[in-house]
This record gives sequence, C-alpha cells and structure tokens, in this order.
Amino acid sequence: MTKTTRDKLIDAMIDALQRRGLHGVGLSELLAAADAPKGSLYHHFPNGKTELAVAAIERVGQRAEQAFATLFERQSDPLDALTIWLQSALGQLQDSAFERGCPLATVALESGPQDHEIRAALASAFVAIRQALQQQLQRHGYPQPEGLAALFVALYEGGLLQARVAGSSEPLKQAVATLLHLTRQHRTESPPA
Amino acid sequence: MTKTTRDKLIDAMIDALQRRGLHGVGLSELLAAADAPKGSLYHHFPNGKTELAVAAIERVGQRAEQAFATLFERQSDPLDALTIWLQSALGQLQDSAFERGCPLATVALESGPQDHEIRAALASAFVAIRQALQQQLQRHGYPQPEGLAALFVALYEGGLLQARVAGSSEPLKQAVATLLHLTRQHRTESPPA
DNA sequence: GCCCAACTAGACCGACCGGTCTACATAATT
DNA sequence: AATTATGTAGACCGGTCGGTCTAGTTGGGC
Repeated sequence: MTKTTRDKLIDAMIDALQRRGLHGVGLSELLAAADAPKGSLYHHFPNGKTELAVAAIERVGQRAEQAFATLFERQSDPLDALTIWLQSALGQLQDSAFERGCPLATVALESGPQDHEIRAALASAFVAIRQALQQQLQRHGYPQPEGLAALFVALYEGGLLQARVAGSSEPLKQAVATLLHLTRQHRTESPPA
Repeated sequence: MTKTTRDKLIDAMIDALQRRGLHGVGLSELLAAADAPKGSLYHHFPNGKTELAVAAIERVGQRAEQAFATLFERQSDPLDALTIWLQSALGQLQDSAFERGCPLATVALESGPQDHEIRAALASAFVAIRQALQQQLQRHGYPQPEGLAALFVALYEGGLLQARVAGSSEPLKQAVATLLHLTRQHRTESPPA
C-alpha cells in the first residue's frame, strides 16, 4: 500500500501542527516533508494551507474517535482506558524529545473566531472527543460525567503543555496521578444506581 | 503616569500573545498597537521580536505571582482563591468574545526546544505558578499538593483552550465545578495532620 | 549654550511567505 | 490511436515578514 500524495500532505500537516502549529510551518517545509510539489497541494486542496489544515484536523478527530472506541472496548473500567490514553500521549512526547504534543492544541490557540473553517473543524473534533468520554463515564456510573470528560480533556491539553515547556514528564504524571486518585475515590463513595 | 514606550510595547505583545500567539502577529501590527516606530523597538529590545516576547512572558509571570499573593492573602481557603482565579480568566475570555486566553499557552505550544530563551522564560514562569499554588495547598493540609497544583494549572490551560474553540464557557465551567467538588470532598475525608 | 546620551522615526533591504499559472506526465475512456 | 480527466512539477509573483541603518528629536548635565 503506497500512500497517496494527498495522504502524505495531510500527515505532514499533522506532524507540523504537533510540533509548531499552523503559522509556524511554511509551505516549502510542508512540501519537502511530504515530498510533493506545490502543484499537487493546490490540486488536492484548492483553498491551500487552510483547507489542508482542516483536513488534518478532521483526520485527527477521526483517529481519536476510533482510538477511543477500541480503547474503551478493551478496558472494562473507563479510568483504565483514560490512563492508557494519557500515558501513550506522554510516551509520544518523550520519544520526540518533547516536541510532539497534541495536534489540535496549537492551531486551537492560534486561530480566532474569524478563521471559521478551522474553528468549526476543531469544535466538532473536541465535541466528539468529550462526548465519547462522557458516554463511557456515564455508562459506568461515574457522577458528573460531562464535567469529568471536560476535566480529563483539560488535563490532557494542559498537562502536555506543561510537560513541553518543562521538558519533563513530571508535571503531567503528577497531575494524572492526582486526578485518577480523586476520581476513583469519588466513584467508590457514590456507587452507581 | 504616562506609560513608557517600552511598557506599551510589552503590553502590546502580551495582548498579541493572548489573541494570536507569537508567529501570528507581525511587527507592523505590534508597532501600530503600541503606537511606536520600529526604531524604538530595536532600541529597547536589540534582539527584536524574540527579546520582546521574553520580556512579555516575564511580565506575565510576575503579574501572576503578584496576583496569587494577594489572592491567597485574602482568601482563607486556597480553593476559594483558585475559584476566583479561574472565574476571572473566564470573565476575561467572555468579555473579549473568546479571543483572549492565557498569554503563555500559545507561545508555549509554538516554541520548540531550540527557542531556548523563550522556553527558559516560560519554564520559570510555570514553575513559579505551580510552586505558589503548591505552597498554599500544602499549608492548608491538602494531600498531594504538587499534583493538585499541576492539575489546577492544567485545568486552567486546557479549560480555556476548550472554551475558546467551543465559543462557550460551558466546558470550562463544568470541568471547574467537577474538580472543585472532587477536591473538597477529598480534603474533607483526609483532614490535615 | 553646548554637548552627549537616550530615544524616536521611518526609509529601506533581502528573504520568505502563500498563492497562481503554465507545461508536462500519466492513465482511464472510447 | 485519439481524447480527456487526473495529477505532478516548479517557475514565477506580489506582498509581507523580521531586521538594519541613517537621520532627527528631545532633554538632562555641565
């Protein structure tokens, strides 16, 4: 299976978003990474960089949903799934010398309300992620599943951010340990109906 | 008291970092906002944009430390202080039509290990913030104060991020409510020595 | 009044940005 | 074999980027 040029472009964009964000990467850099000429970019994505970014965001969203699906399927306790998720993010961060964070976070902060296409793609990706978490938490009887879902996503984003600037996994590890502890305890004390 | 050109430049940079991040703002935009010519920028900050960004980051760090100091001084329970802190961030976000987030977050994600000056400034700002929180939590007998501090910072960063892309305060509000609930409960059940 | 440092002012520069356009290769269609 | 859609290739363009440099202004020390 040979990757199509389109796929290579999207993957290169995802990688770029993880490392530097949308404004941080130039087209030439992107094209070099994807080993594609400019003509191909504008053939597959007539609206240029923005359209490519939207496609990248959508792909990330799809991958996340899929990853959650299999993760929750295999873990009986959603907190175990969450732990694995956070740990794998941490692993990727460490393996890349603290360069690769969340592919959505940087664009999210770089974009404004006027970048409506990008914002729309981001918004629906985040909604999907939160909903997936919420459903699983709810199903297993955790109270305040919506708040917990938003909290875990915040922990992921905020924790990765702190780990990156610190150049260390410690802040994230500690925050994760603390939240898991709090949550398990909470669950234990207010069992499902 | 008239603001000096240097101060106006720093404040303009802080505002820019909150809205769009470092790569997202051009010098011309910055200079227009500060109502200063290019010559002044390079007089006060010979290393240009980067040096100005570092100064902005440092000022944000100082302001944060100061804000925490007075906040914790006035609130007997650190959780109340934390609540006020999170709510004021939310207020600023709403008042700016979801444009103004954390001034450190975007640069944090845009920068890489090679931007060592910026990273150093960011790292020390985050350490200072976490330490301030940790001290207060510890002093009031909360268990795992270090993890809790990192967790609250993550909630702040990750929550603001989610609120921005959602164009709504709901995700952050819910996450805050949930974490406060969990933390209070935890504290109650394991009182200080 | 003179001088010198601090600062303001903006013209100017090369590099690079994202984007367009034409020419060409390739492959499916008939 | 001729034609047509699909995609590759990169020269080229105007605009903007961050940064440099020279000239002028301002105000305090003497």
